[in-house]
Amino acid sequence: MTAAYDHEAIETKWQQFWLENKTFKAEIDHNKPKYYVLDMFPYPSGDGLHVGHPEGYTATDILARYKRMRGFNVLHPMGWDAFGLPAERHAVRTGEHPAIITNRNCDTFRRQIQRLGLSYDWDREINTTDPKYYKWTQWIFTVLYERGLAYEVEAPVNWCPALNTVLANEEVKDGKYVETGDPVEKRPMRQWMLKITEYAERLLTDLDTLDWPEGIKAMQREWIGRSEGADVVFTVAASGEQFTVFTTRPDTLFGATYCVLAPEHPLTQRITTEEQRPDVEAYIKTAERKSAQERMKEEVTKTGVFTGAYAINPVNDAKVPIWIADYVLAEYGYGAIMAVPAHDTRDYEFAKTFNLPIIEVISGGNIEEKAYTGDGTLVNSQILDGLNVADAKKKIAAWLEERGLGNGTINYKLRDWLFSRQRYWGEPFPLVRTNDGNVQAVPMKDLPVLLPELDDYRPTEDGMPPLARAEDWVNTTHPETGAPVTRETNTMPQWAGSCWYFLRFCDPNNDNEAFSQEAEQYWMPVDLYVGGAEHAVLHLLYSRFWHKVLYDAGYVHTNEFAMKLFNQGMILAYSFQDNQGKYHYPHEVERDGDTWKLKATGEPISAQIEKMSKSRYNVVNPDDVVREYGADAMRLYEMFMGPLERDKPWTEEGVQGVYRFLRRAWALFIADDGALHSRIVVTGGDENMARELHKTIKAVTNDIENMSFNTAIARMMEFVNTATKATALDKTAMEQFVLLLAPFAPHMAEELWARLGNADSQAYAPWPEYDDTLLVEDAIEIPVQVLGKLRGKISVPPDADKTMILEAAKADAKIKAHIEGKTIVKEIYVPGKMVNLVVK
RNA sequence: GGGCGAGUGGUGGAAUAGGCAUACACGACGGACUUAAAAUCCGUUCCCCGAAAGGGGAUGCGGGUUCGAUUCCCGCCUCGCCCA
Repeated sequence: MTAAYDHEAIETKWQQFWLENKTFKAEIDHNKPKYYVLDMFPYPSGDGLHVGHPEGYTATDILARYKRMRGFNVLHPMGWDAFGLPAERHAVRTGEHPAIITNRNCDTFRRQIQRLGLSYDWDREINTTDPKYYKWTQWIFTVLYERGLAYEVEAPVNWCPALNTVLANEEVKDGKYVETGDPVEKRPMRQWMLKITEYAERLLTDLDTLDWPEGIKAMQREWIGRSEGADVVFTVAASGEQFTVFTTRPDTLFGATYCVLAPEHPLTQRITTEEQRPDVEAYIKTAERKSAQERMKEEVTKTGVFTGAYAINPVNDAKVPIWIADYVLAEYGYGAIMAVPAHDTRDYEFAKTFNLPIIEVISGGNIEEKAYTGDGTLVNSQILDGLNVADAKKKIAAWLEERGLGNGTINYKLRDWLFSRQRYWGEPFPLVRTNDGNVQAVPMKDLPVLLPELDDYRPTEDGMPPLARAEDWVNTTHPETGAPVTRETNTMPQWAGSCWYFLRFCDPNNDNEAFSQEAEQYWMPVDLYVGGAEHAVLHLLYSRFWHKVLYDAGYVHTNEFAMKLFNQGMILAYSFQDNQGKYHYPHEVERDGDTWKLKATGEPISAQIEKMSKSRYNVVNPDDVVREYGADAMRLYEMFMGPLERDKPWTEEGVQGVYRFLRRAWALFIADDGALHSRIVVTGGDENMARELHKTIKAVTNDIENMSFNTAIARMMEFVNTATKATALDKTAMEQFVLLLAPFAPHMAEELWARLGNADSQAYAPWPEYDDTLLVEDAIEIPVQVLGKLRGKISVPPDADKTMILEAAKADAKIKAHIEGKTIVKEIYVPGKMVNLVVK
């Protein structure tokens, strides 16, 4: 090997070593404390790894390596969340089986990840599309099904007639398919739902037990959306039919001047009068095209249509008109509201728009101008008059309950989870339907229900899911009774596999059960879970839900699956645009003082920091970084950029900076001729280096514990800067430094460790300890302030007492000049930190 | 409109519990090496006044508490995310 730092040779050598020796294989060992550190596993897209992925992976890898050196038994696995839409779309286009595409993508991801030197236990690699894995996803579904938590319902889905397929919510914007612009409509279809609402209260309260970012917890609370209020039953005047509304403000019931049904409400069609029917029908059509978010927007002018029917307000028998309006959502509450324009902002706007009456029932505002939503005294409310809002709520709830007209309830914004997709590339439901329509779970011994082979992955002509094409598969016999049955043709959504993968990692090759009790008890829960904030609600809420179900069923021993969660920030990049707004690649531009210009023409270019995307020409490929600077530099830079949780821009100059640091570190140890440098000595190293080392050990250790990796690297840079100036370096001390560097730049650390004469990998070498007594300086420098302004510094022995230090401060020539002729009214000494003299 | 987070040099950022603001790095500038360039090494680099010694100012803005505030409190501005 040559003398220069040859990252390519060193890195491939050690990566091969780790794989061959299974250095990071984790096995249950009851004599060691366990540490389970988990990354959110990726969807292996065809584009390969993005520089954003390795940010979180590097952070967890540093912790995994550090904890191993600290004597922990570390579980640090990686796998693939590989069911999903892109592979299926590709399959539809090319006819290639999604499994082939998926496996190819997984191979790319695995190769790229392994090239970063991440210390995963590859014997635990899992793939959600592997029948050995999804067998157990199906098993967990059966657990849910048998506990009554899965049910069928007709629910509206996004249907795209032009493509003859359903679309995910994320694929629909403004009523159109985002890719082609084809219109999308809501179409009711039979769907499987999971009763996550049954766990709403626990999902909410147990958030308090988790060490998760407050923002994420707030988002989950918001999503669950618990609100206390009352159900109130209204009667339709003409027909006597009844409908229930949920309101958080039952106290304002006497101010209800109209009711509003969602366009999709089942009563809408029945109560609409003949003269209103054309308007109502037309309105329903336009409402279908809008998304829930659009319908809820406050700025958007309220729209609605009168049905011609009236309802009876149960508290005062007032006849109020029934309207339909799309700001009322069918999915929330009962899809019907009572409107109290005087005390609700949206109702107020609506009433103003359509000239509906506004009756004040709570004093304190000016309803001529706007709705009053604050507290006050009840008026115009008969039995409630004179009460405040809180008391009125209690009284009216009791009053309604007595008369069977309603009752106090708790409502959640959280809806049951629409769990089926009309797609091929997902887990088949382990369910069969008998001729008489009964649904039965496929027995455990017959799992997995394998995906059938198809020639065509599109839905059928009559809109059935792709699996309906596999007629031999759909029409089968019941494994126990032999009776003819049909299989469910929907598949599970992509979330299914990721809801429990952290459990499978505990025991990934178990063919008899999803995971053994022993493995679950030993490894779970996850001690640290790291991933992007984009999964704040869905993945994390769904996983918590499944985990609680498994807990209730006795399969897991903790109520929550991950005690600590950390969200890494996004990696952004500079993008370059000319005056026409056209983007240019970074290599096409160059810096010109404070501005940028196009290399070819000198045309001025504007630079901005944006999310990385192909269309902005600013994507950085980790392969290129690794080739040029190596995995250690890549890892180091991702961590050095700034605090892990923050968004931050990528710059190539930054990578060069840490690369220079690595080369300087290398040069401390290895001379030009490739031998160990002569300044590395067994005895007689520079004395000040011992203190420098122990300072560094202390700082780096603290920083790792606090996940402050950027400052840990800065401390090591300082060490190297100081060591570069030393004439002789103690070998043992330098070995300790190599161990500090190891979690961050493991390849270089292994190589230097070996060259320093160690036979074994440093992966399990004990983490360096610092000695406080060695941190004591010969003399300490104390800044001296006069009236809070820094005026000088004094050098004193570290054990000097307050009197000595104050005397020295006052004796200092520079200080003297500032206190002369004045009286000292106060002398402040903060031990070891500073002196402040207050003078008059 | 509500909730959360952020705002520090030309840039990314640092400042454990209220105690030396700007660590570390990038960039820029100057120098060494080189025929030259790259790479590398050394030095300078918050702003203003000053030849220097030194002085003054500065952590989004305005107040407050304190001997002392990037840090705590009050009011405001801007940006980001989430919710409405």
